[in-house]
Amino acid sequence: MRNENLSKDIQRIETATMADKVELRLREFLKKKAFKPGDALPKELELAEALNVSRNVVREALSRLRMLGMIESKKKRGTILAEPDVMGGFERVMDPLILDQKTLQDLFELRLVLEMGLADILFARITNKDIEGLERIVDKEVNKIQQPFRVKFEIDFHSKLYQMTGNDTFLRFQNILLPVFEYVVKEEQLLTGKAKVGKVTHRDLLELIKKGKPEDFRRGMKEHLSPHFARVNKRLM
Amino acid sequence: MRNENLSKDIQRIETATMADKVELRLREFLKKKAFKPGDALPKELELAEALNVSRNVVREALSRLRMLGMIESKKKRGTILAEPDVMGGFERVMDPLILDQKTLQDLFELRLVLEMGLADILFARITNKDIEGLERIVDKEVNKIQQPFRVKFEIDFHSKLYQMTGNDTFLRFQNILLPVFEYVVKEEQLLTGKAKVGKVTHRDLLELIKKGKPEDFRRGMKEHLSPHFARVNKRLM
DNA sequence: TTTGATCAATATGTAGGACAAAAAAATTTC
DNA sequence: GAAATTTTTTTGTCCTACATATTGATCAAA
Repeated sequence: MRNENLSKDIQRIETATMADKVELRLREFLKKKAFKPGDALPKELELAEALNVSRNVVREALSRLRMLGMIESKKKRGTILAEPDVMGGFERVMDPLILDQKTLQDLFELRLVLEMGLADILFARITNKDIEGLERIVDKEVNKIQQPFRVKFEIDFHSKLYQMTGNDTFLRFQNILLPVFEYVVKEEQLLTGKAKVGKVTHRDLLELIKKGKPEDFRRGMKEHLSPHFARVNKRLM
Repeated sequence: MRNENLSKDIQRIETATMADKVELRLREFLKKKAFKPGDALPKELELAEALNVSRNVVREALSRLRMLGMIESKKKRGTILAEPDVMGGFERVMDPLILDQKTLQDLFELRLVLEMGLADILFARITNKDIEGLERIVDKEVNKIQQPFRVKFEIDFHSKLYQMTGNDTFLRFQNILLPVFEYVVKEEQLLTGKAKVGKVTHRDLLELIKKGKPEDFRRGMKEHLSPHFARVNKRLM
């Protein structure tokens, strides 16, 4: 593992294009100079001159940072450091990737871990308004149990849980993972013929939130997700 | 929130540069055509012609995808679709970002959630060899309790836990989060004068892994992390 | 003096041409 | 037939030119 990483690094340095190097330099530059959001970067031509590369190369590097939301450019004003937004970058990385089976599985598990781990923060932050919100979702759910709706309610309920942690990054992260979850579950359905659901329903979970402790909720969630956990254990073989 | 997003989107479409559009097109193209890793993309000039833009613009877009590790280019061979590697992309996004305080806090919490949630997968996959590995780490730890070593062992122990899940993506994800954790803990130390540690030690956790159940381990972990959870609750105010 | 319009300056965005460099493919040479 | 050489191809880099939007200044009018 270590060796593999090393060789990758060496290769990277060897084959690094000017744009790669400039990108690195710019990142260092931004860190070093302790730029604040809104601060203006040097102009492209200045950078090109200072780095001794063509403006073209500088633009490629800037284009990358711009895509990640690290900087913003305007016609005359120049280029400025943007508000940092990790998840914005992550969304862009994740979205269209044709993920391989292994990674899909890994991400699926990651989401299971999140669901199991969120209990403590959830209970620390929960408000009455949140509970009302959950009530509404669960109420709607009992009326429509047809397949196309089921998935929607599933998402609504669990998304609400993340939202209730009051942690935006967390919420956005789960939103990114959502497609993965949907895909794997859909695939699971195709394989086994039917959607598997644990014995503990969303309503049960809600009751646990209202009356129980984090540990109880977690136990419920584990049962709720048990079909998926079964899948996890299977992979052991 | 919704309105803010909307206005952001509208603005984005309006101000979208050619490179932005081409990037999008390429991503769609890669998805649509169901390219497999190793498949060759059209040449830059062909793309430029097909998209009716200059080669410059195409290169900016390709440069972005290349940075994320979605594609690889070689001198004569052309450009090929790379093995997808989400975390590789994420690392690049995350690494040098000057994160704001709020995001740091959010990510810190995300890691707490992971630690609390990993018990089930951990117990499902654990091997005797893993336990031996943990033993070694804990043994070394008891001898050297000086400050500079403490952090190292802290990292070693917890990293080992992630590694034991057998989920590479998970492990790499925690590695990315590591700097955040270190930073926040260090800051915490400066503030309170001394590193706070929960009553449950790494050795205790190891015993729980050997003899206990996931629930017990989780309870232990919560106690082990209790100083950090205290911080989480504080933020409620 | 204030307001509004016009114009010049400027930095990014886009286009297109040229050549270097590497690597594969084709050709020649022994 | 194998080795050495040349050709071809595609990305990487540089350069110049111009479009475009925006800022700031200048000027005109009320």
